[in-house]
Amino acid sequence: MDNLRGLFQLLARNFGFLNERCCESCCGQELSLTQSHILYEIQRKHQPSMQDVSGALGIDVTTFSRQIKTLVDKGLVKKTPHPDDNRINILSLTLEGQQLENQINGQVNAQLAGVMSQLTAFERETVIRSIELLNKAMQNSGSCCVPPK
Amino acid sequence: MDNLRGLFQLLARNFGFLNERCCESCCGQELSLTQSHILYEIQRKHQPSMQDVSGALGIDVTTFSRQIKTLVDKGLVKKTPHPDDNRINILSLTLEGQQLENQINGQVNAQLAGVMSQLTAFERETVIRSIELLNKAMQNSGSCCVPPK
DNA sequence: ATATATAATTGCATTATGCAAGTAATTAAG
DNA sequence: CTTAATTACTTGCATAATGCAATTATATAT
Repeated sequence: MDNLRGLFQLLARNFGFLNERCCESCCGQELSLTQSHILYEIQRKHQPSMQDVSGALGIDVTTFSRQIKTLVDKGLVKKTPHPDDNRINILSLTLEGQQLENQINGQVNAQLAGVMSQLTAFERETVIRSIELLNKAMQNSGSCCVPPK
Repeated sequence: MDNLRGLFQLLARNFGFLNERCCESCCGQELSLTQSHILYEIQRKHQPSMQDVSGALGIDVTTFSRQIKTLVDKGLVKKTPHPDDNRINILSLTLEGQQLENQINGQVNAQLAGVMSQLTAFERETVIRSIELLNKAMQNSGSCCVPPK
């Protein structure tokens, strides 16, 4: 296939819209798309530092620092100084943050399940395995697919 | 699979990074990621109007209008009034715009080909078919996967 | 003609972005 | 032990992006 870009672009865009839509319907004014990604990433990482999360998302640390400040102000995220190194802040979700994140997560998964329900069971299996393969291959490609800088 | 979101998120993020990286190495200061998507979309559509492109990308028309202005100033895009309706502006790429777009397109496709080269021929086939299936299913899901508003 | 609708642009206020410089804490060197 | 070098994070500042409301210009309907 010589139009790989088109395929991926369309997929990424459609998923982006799904994502925005879910975030909108869940959180409305409460949360931006980027912020929902931050919650997601804090949730799934083990006691991450600022750099851990900003790095994973490819967001500049300075922008990230400000985003975290607003999330803390909203009462969704907590910063705890690392016991062995006071420079480091461990990020975690507050109870409210977890609830919101679960809600978004549920919505996104439900929408995706809806999309997948159009496929046969066999196709679903294949599609999922394919994405897993792709993800592995991308993680393996040192040069590309990696956060900037 | 109950973690569809995780799979898609990772894929979209990795492709996003690949995309940024390519745009950076091709155009450097010259072009933002959004702008590269605008070029792409103008290229592949047939004589699109402003709304056609901004709608496809899910960008607010007013923001889009300003982006187009800067692209016109850079000499990459041309606006032509529609012969039958002077309210409409047809967008097209200048020669320079086409060259730049081709360059980006080449890079992205090359990087993706690199990723795919890690898979067996059979896996590649399967992966491509899977994405096509997904894209179709997403386009079909009226509610989600659609630009906001 | 006058009213309505549509395509696009501009005003304006808000938010996001990222570099450079700053603060604070930790580690390394002399 | 004290000074220098590193590391984690935060702020200043200037620029770019965003989106709603209002405006302009053209086209369609009554």
